[in-house]
Amino acid sequence: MNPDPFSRNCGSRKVIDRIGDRWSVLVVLTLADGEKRYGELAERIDGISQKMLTQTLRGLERDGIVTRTVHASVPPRVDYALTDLGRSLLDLVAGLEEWATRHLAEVEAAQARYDAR
Amino acid sequence: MNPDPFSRNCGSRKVIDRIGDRWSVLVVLTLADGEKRYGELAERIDGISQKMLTQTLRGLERDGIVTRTVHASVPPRVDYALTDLGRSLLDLVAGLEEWATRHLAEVEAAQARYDAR
DNA sequence: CAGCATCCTTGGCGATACTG
DNA sequence: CAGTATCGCCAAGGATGCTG
Repeated sequence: MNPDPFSRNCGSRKVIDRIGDRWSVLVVLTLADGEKRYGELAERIDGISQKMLTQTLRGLERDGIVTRTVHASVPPRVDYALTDLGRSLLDLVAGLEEWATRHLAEVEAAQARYDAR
Repeated sequence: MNPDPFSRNCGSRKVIDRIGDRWSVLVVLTLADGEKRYGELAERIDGISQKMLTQTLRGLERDGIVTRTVHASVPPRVDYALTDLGRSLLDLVAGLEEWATRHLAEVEAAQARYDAR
């Protein structure tokens, strides 16, 4: 059990932090069906600010999860896509999404029960 | 419309937010091998503050992911354990942990490459 | 032991304006 | 179009002290 996410300064906790980032999860999910332009991502991910989208994409790129491809055209065009590593992560993240939708009603029922007392 | 995490006010995004919470993930992982006392959780999860531990546990309890059992003893004893719902979530979260440890080196290599540019 | 209440800081994030 | 740069807020979260 060497890389231990329970240890404060372990790298694997940083990885978990990135996985756990709400915007990262949504970006990876959005890239599930192939590469997307910056604007497409901004459009599909409701409520994300320009700043957070850029910041999230930079982080994912840095971690080797997405690629950033700049096309030298006018107007400029930048495509983002999942790497192999990113696709391996997508499997898990898609599982989270499925869990969330599948158990949404159950969670909301539990919340109602909790709030009622 | 189907539960769509990309929509700003969809409940499933709230579920994803909870899943994505770093402390929630670590608490669920810590409860993987059976119930734990409050103090045990505080001890095993390095760096968590009392406030955040309590807050996280309340959230997870409210969502029906953990149970909270108060034993009427002196000194008081409170046990936390995963519900069935929590265990179904554990499967996914454990997958995240495994992914994180398995690909940690790869991620760090990507970061080094990125930073060296 | 297992918490709740308070204060206080910091940095995350949105909003806005500007550029190649 | 796809960003960078800057400002400002406020709420997340740490530290501390108190209680059943």
